[in-house]
Amino acid sequence: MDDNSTAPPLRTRDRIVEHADRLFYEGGYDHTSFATIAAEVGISRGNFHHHFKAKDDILAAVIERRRNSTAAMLRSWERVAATPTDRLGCFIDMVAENRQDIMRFGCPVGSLCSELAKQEHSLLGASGTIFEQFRTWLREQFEQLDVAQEPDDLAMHLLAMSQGVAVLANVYKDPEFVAREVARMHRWLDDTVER
Amino acid sequence: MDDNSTAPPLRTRDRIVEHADRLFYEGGYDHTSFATIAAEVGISRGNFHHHFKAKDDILAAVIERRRNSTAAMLRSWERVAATPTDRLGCFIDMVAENRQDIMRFGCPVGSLCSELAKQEHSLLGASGTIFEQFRTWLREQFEQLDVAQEPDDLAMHLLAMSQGVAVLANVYKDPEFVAREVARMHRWLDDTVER
DNA sequence: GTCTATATACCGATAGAC
DNA sequence: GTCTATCGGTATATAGAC
Repeated sequence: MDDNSTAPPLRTRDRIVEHADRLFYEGGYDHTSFATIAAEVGISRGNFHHHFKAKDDILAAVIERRRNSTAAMLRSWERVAATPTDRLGCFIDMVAENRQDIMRFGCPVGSLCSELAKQEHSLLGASGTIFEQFRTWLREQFEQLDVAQEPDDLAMHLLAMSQGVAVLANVYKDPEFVAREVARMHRWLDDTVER
Repeated sequence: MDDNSTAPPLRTRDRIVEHADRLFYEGGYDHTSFATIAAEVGISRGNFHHHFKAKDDILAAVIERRRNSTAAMLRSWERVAATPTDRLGCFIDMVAENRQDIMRFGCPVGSLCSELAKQEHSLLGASGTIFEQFRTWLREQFEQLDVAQEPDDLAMHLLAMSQGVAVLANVYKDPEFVAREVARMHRWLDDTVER
């Protein structure tokens, strides 16, 4: 199954989504035009509408792609980290590992949701499900730790801290600030799970 | 001084800035057009360029206006709160008081900076000075408290927490989440300043 | 200072040849 | 599936009458 390595060049539709994902992150959804995406992919603007009827359809595909990559990342953390505490640490370390992109473009999830919220975009709810993936996964880790506070509150708080760091990192572009806040989140986690 | 109450109708330029301030907050800078602002103010698009040469000039004026209102707010906190701890509490309470707007449009400062950062806008630095106003003021309060940690780190952390709450409040639109995080920030402040 | 009219450019989206 | 050509709409910005 799926062993036909003769499907190599990656279908045009997938290449569009791949490039749109990056361009939406780097420049924002509204600010990224068909012309920009088409130029990056190397196709004409006209060919575009053969794969996607409207721009919103591309955004929906990008969100779906990000949901898949998020799910894969969460699964990888479950593989490399044995305990729930270590898995929560993986989430915190993600901020440190992606600090270069975060300082340049912010958080991919948070910045997209913020833009869609301002424009009252119909896909705000869909983009919010990516936050929901993290929230649910974080809550599950806290639930396994039998902590004193509500697991969902702790999940939301950890999510909020990561978003706050992302916004200020994007503004100040200070890697030392990110390092300090990441260390602070690790200390918070230790204080929260120890009992 | 300044007793000439004969300058009542507020000059057109000021009315433009006033409406642009609100519209940029509610809908974002790039997404807000001249036509929208002109309609709100009640003038024609043509009249617009008599007061502002380019759109960036309006943004610069809006940022200046927000800097003034921020400075006024910080001064008011210094009046109503006697101790540095109470003043820091005023900052935290601001999140609770503005929760309705925050849930609808996010943080005025954070959301503007995030948008400008994505577009590599030349006025990102100018908008960042509003964050700097809060940062400096918060740091000064912590300095007066002789806390164990670096006052600037504490200022940035408090700023980051408020931004994180704003982003998630904007996505989930959950007033109870805001209330919980505000209470959590107050507890954090108490734990940080007590010694 | 305010208006109408318009220039110029880009946007998303469509039509149709190949 | 990919292309060229183009439509209709809107954006910022300008010119000039009043």
